[in-house]
Amino acid sequence: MNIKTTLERRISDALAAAGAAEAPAMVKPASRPEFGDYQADGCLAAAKKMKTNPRKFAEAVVEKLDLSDLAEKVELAGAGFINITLKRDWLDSRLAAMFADEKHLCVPIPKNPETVIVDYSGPNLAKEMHVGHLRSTIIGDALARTLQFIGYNVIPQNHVGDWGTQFGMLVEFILYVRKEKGGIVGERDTDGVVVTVDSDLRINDLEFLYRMAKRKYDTDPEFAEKARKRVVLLQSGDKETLEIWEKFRKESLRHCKKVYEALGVLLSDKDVRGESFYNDDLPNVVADLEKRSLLKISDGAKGVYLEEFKNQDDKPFFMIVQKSDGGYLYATTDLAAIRYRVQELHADRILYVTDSRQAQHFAQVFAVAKKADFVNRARHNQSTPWLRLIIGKLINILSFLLVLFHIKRKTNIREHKLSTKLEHVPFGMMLGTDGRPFKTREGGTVKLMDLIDQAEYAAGIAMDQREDVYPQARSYKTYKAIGVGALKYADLSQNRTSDYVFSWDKMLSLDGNTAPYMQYAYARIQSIFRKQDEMSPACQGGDSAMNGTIHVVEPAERALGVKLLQFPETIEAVAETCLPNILCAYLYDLAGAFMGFYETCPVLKSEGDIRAGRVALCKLAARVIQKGLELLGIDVLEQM
RNA sequence: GCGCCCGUAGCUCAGCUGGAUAGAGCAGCGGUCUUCUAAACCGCAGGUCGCAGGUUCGAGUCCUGCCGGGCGCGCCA
Repeated sequence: MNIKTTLERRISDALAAAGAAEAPAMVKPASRPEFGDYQADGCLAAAKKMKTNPRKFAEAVVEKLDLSDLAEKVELAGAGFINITLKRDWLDSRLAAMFADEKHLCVPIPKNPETVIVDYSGPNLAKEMHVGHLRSTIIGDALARTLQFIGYNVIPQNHVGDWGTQFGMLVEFILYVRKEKGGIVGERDTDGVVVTVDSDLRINDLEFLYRMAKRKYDTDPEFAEKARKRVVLLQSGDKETLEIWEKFRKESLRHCKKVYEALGVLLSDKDVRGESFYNDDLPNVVADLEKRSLLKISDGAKGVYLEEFKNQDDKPFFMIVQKSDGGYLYATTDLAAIRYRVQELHADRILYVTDSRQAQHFAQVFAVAKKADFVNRARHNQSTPWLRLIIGKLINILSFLLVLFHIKRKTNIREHKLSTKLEHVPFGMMLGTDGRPFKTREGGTVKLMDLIDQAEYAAGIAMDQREDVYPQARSYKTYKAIGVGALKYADLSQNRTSDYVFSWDKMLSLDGNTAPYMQYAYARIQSIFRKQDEMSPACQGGDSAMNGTIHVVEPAERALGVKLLQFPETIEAVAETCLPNILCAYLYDLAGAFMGFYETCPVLKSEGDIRAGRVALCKLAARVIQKGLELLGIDVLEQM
């Protein structure tokens, strides 16, 4: 149980009792300290709806509201705000409960844990992973971790690009390099390293291989022709072609795995379900669309008309699922993936963590999936097919009406309750400090591996500049935790929907609202425990320091306590909105509250119950910081 | 042409279904280490929330128009 929902429930009841049923309580942390701990703004909106005097109405609500068990003060203020100051003993008891729940920290487990697919990372296996994959990979990972922690059944899906024309070209190029160049791709200009493809198809520079293949494709018409034929061979299942393709795919995945390990991302081989996985099902997708009379033909291409989207000529948009030459497109693969996730993985909710440029594409794919009934799983034994058909038609009509009435944004993308929810989780581009897409100084693509290396290197320099650093803290593990943590946090702490300006300086400074700041706060707390261990057992206060009896007396203690209790509602907000920056903002606030406490409330120098309570408060703060960072995919450090 | 997103302090950004005096961090200035890690803490300064209307008790937030920027729009992904 968290503070917010507890108050919401009580106040909603009071609102209903005062005559405003279904009115949201609008509970949030108080905007200013003099307003107490929490405020409820719901009376104002409810009174407006009822066309009554807000102040008078709020009075009636307060009349019906009994918070005596948990609030010390319930005040009516301003135009009709309800300000709530929580009772000290109640805070103490909630903190004790949180202390006792070491694993889950009082974050409520959902009653009906949904199965949530998180589709993220999805690199193109033809090339090496670059900065373009960073945001999807770390935002998706943070969301997967958070949802899993809450108790949802999370199934990550790495929808890698492992099929298509590029692979025909690469196979052809690999054959050429092996047969005519003795396995040597060429020599890199930058450092003179010779890039090779050995007999096991090990490649020491995927990106370089791709570039060379592309160059040959663009400049050698004979090769280009062979490459195109190779695509046909690949698609028709030619043995030699498939063998090389498979080996190359494996080699590329090996590279991805290295990046994921360096980044500390959960994705593994079992989560990989690339485009090729859906190959055999693509004709079925088209056949199914035809069966449902959705499939139309235009200029030889097969597709679905969408009334709710217009093309340049103001005609209904035509989403092609099969080209005039018989080939399939990524929209087809996406539809096949939806079917697989709904039918085989039993998804209740599917999150697509991709950049915002694909928003329209997903809106269209989702629209077709809905029309084709791909999002409805046959799980309701009692509902007969004709009933489902009627419901499906109703949904179609409803969503069409919604669009007609210009109810935009989420409403027309969100699905009917009975079906799998499809959500695009978009994020902005990664820009350089010049405001243009982030590139190397030479204007090339920044490889993800290089970026990670540089982050670790920068962390090492920052550490080595400090004189008061603990000797044990100087290690590669520390540099990695700080560097990678800083890299991830810098991204995650920003609202994902906006473009993200990446700056080396910002990273190098490792200052302000950053991962190192959080890691430092954690390390300082650990230091208290180490000091405590060095004290004689008598001085340590025995078991009483360990039982979680906390008394928030001082203002700084109280502020820290309230902040700690807000962890569950923060986690729930992240899960609901898919915005990890909410968690970052919370952690930064929490660290601020802890620093205030740390400055004004001596822990080890106090005595008896006071010390015991403060030690417990420190323990709890450390656990919340550790857990919060863990959910973001960031490691903590015992010393810095 | 149509559609989506964005415009908040010098810079990078928060701002939760409309709520009380718009918040941080950098950078700048000034203070704190004989006391649990100074990668810290405290203070100061910094704003016509792109512009103009509208909706109402109340708008950074909702609506309309304009200006400026980004992205997308049937056989690439």
